[in-house]
Amino acid sequence: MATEEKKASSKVDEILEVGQRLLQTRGYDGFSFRDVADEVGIKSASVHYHFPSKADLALRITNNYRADFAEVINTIDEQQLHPSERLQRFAGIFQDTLDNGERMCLCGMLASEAESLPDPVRQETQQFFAEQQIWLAGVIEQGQADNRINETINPIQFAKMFLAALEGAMVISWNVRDSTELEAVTDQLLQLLEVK
Amino acid sequence: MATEEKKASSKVDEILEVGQRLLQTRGYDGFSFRDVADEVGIKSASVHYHFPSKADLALRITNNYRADFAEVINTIDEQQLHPSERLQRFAGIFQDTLDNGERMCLCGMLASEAESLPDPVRQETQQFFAEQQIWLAGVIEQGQADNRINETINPIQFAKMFLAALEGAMVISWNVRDSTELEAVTDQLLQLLEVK
DNA sequence: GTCTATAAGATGATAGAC
DNA sequence: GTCTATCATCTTATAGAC
Repeated sequence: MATEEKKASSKVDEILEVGQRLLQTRGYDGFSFRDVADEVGIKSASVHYHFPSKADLALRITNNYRADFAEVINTIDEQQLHPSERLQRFAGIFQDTLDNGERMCLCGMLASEAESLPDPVRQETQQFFAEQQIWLAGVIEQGQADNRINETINPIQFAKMFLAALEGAMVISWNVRDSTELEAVTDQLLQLLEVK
Repeated sequence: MATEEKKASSKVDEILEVGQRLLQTRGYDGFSFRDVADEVGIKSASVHYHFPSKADLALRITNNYRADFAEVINTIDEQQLHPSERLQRFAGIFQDTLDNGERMCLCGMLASEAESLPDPVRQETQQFFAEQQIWLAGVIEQGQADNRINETINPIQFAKMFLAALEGAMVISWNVRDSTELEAVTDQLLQLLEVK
């Protein structure tokens, strides 16, 4: 009802959005405050007003990303799908990021730059991987209880491989700007979980 | 027998060695000619004498890397090991790169920076992944013929997942500077290939 | 081959006006 | 909040002396 409430995202939101896309496409070392400012239509000094340092901006974006991801995961959980369908949805997030977002997984991108990252950002990235592994292991475990997932599998070990394979396939796909590699790997992963 | 033949590597070799390490730890966007020059003990202008542009240096390094990797693969092939043992050796290269080299897989690192890479470098990276997938698929196929690898597996599909999982696990491990993640993923991968 | 010097531009960040 | 102006530094790269 207020006059400027609907579509008007604040400058901060615009900065976060552009910053996130640049982080996911060019990486931490690959973008500058000027790049962000140019796209938002302001000056780099104004970006510094909202985020004093590059580390501040990257930390906020990475923290948001982790929260957004957790929300998507929650939505998947609420739908009470078959475990394998849930895992497919999870892989679908990565697929969609490449196909429609034309970008990398933020944390997959940042992890490779670990040496250049401000420590708090590196820790957020670390936590992201840990969280996803825990969720994946839980889904696998539950699937085994329902006899819908191969019971010879070790949930935690497979979860680690599942996440690693998605991140790796994403990077390989990213390099050729073609997501078929990721698709093939996803298919393989899901197939291995089937009850024989 | 010559006076300065033994340990004396040429400046070019030193540049290539330092450049490679920097590429594998900081990435293409994360190092400069000055970084290389400082470590070699010369000036950046001298690096430009040997490699006119950054793209030239990166291309030479990436091409060498691909060749070196092919040589290691050849050595593995010549030893006539069990297929699963060969795959373990392959994974061991990645493990060793992290543990003893304290660096990422060069191509895993570069692939994430695809958007910033000179095109010839991006193509070398692409070819690296293609070559490894072909070799892995071949080993799996041969293992199936010998009845030493689970015959229900699709060699190419599993090879893609195998490589992706190693690259992804490496990046996740790299971010925490602890290779146990990569170890766990390697164990899982090899376990899945066992004849049941 | 290596150096000094330098260009021409980018970068992260700050001071101070509006 | 956003701007101009500016800083100190870094970056890729070249010209020309030694």
